[in-house]
Amino acid sequence: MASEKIPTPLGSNFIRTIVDKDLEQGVYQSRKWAGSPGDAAHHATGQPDVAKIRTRFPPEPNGYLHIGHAKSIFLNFGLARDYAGVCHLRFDDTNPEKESQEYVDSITDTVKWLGFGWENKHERHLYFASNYFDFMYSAAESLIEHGHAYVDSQTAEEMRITRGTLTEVGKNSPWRDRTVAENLTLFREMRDGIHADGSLILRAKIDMASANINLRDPAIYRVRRAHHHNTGDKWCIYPMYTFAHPIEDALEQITHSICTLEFEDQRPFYDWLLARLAEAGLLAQPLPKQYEFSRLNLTYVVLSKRKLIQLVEEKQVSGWDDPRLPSLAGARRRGYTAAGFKLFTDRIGVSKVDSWIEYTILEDCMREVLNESAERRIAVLDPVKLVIDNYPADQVEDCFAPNHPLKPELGKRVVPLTRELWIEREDFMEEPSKGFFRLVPDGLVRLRYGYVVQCTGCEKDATGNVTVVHCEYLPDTKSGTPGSDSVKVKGNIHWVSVQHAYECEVRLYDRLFKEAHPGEGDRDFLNDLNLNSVTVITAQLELGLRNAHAEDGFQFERHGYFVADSKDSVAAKPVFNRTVTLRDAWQK
RNA sequence: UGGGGAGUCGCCAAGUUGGUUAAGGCACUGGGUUUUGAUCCCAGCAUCCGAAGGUUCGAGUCCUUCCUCCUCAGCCA
Repeated sequence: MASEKIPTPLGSNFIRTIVDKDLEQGVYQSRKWAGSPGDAAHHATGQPDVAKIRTRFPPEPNGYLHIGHAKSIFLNFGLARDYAGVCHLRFDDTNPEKESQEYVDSITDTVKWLGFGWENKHERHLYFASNYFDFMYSAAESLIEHGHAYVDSQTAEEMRITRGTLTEVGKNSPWRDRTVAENLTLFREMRDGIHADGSLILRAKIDMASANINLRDPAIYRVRRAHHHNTGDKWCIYPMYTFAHPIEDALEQITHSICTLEFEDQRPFYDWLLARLAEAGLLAQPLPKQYEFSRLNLTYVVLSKRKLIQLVEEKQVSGWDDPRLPSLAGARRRGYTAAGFKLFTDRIGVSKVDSWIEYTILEDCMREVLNESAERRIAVLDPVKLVIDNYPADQVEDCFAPNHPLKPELGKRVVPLTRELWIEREDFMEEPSKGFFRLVPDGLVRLRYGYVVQCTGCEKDATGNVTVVHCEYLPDTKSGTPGSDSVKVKGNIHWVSVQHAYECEVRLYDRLFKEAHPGEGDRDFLNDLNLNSVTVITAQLELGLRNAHAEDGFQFERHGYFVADSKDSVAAKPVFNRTVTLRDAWQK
């Protein structure tokens, strides 16, 4: 009997495969959880962990979250959700000079917006690395006591030189063999503020000849007099990421510590450190394991924190929430949705391959989600007047437009038809190009939800610009009335009554960079900025749009998706941002 | 030139211990529906898995050699 191949579950990736195997083998069955993070003794008092796995999303609060973080958030929180686990939101705040409360707030806000939480009625899994400073300090002393760390008096420059290179081994520091007692005294003096910033440093004692540079006695604790957003002035020494991160994971009983590829060669130190601390009895077993996946690269976008900070600080954009920025705050203001990001992260998958995702994939995801959710409205973005010459000047007639063609239950709304209308300038061509089937002299076209009209001509100004288009309507062709289909037309254009229009500011956004790979080679990425990434226009919208609230999203028919801006809208006078255009086979 | 990774259709990406026709999505190309040139529907789309050898009845999956790309020398994370 041939064994049948089991189809791969959707969303399968190498991390899920690892989790599946770990769960199957009961690797984490013996884990205990004492209700809060802590050392071995603390968790020994706890119960078997009800969370099957624990993951964490560990941002440093030194900037706003961007689209790349969304991938990590959906991965970590998604894994926890799918495997009956828990995901901790943990701020990795070990460098006081770059971190601040503003960033903490924006990050929690964004994670919530994406649909994730970290608390239930019993526990709140919101943590700060800085709350573990006491433990980290004692872990460092433990390392010293066991001969696994020493205080170095070399300068940063000397350390750089003695570290060796990629192909040459390093040299031992002359201070490498200080006694335990001396190291302990010095380290305590570092803590007590006896020594100047940068004068002494605590290093792990591993192997200066290691082929892995990260194992050549890495720095783990530095002296730095800086005010910390959480611990204030309590400390003048701060742990390095390399030292702090594994400990944070272990204290929180993280099972799968997922990070990006550039931390791959840090893993041996991660394992080394935790093993030393566990053998000293400080950390509970089993220890967390680190896994790496490839970070997101998106074409036409920069996703490095450094570059994003630069764009904001140099005022190339209006702020962290500029709708053109790939920050999640900016994307949100642009009208991108959490559901769209979910679709996107599902679609791109998780692997270890260095890849560049085409930006259009993200846009398509937003279109797909918005097509389903957004109500339809009418907007004339580049207005030109259309006069129906055989229509009474004082007449106002109700036309009915469905709010959502896929959801009749959402009903219809009234749009008033009058003699003078605004139509899209590009919907009329005096001399049509091949394949154009909208308004042309003598041609027939349907006014969407209204009548079929026949174009009778146009007026132009001295420079040849069309100022008014004229037409006559065919009385028996009104949409929704019997026999309205008797006249078949291919073209179908939208319109807004001049008397009933809401004149409104609309921002049309385009990509921020004109190159697929900004800053590729030795180009400065700023040279690749698209100088026309935003166009502000005055549009004529259907009147009801005046009542839109901040963050309300709509499809402006035949144009795209738009959202009422959350910052610049005022009551009864919203302004709109274009989220993304509709696909347009004609333009191609 | 040292260490650590990665190479499956234009872009992503499945492919558990080798098993017989290489998932799926996006894009693309045809065709259909449509009062959004949108949506939707249907069909097509890798004799081939970076390259070359080898083992085997059988290889994307094992072995050998080679090639390309990413990454590491902060008291950043």
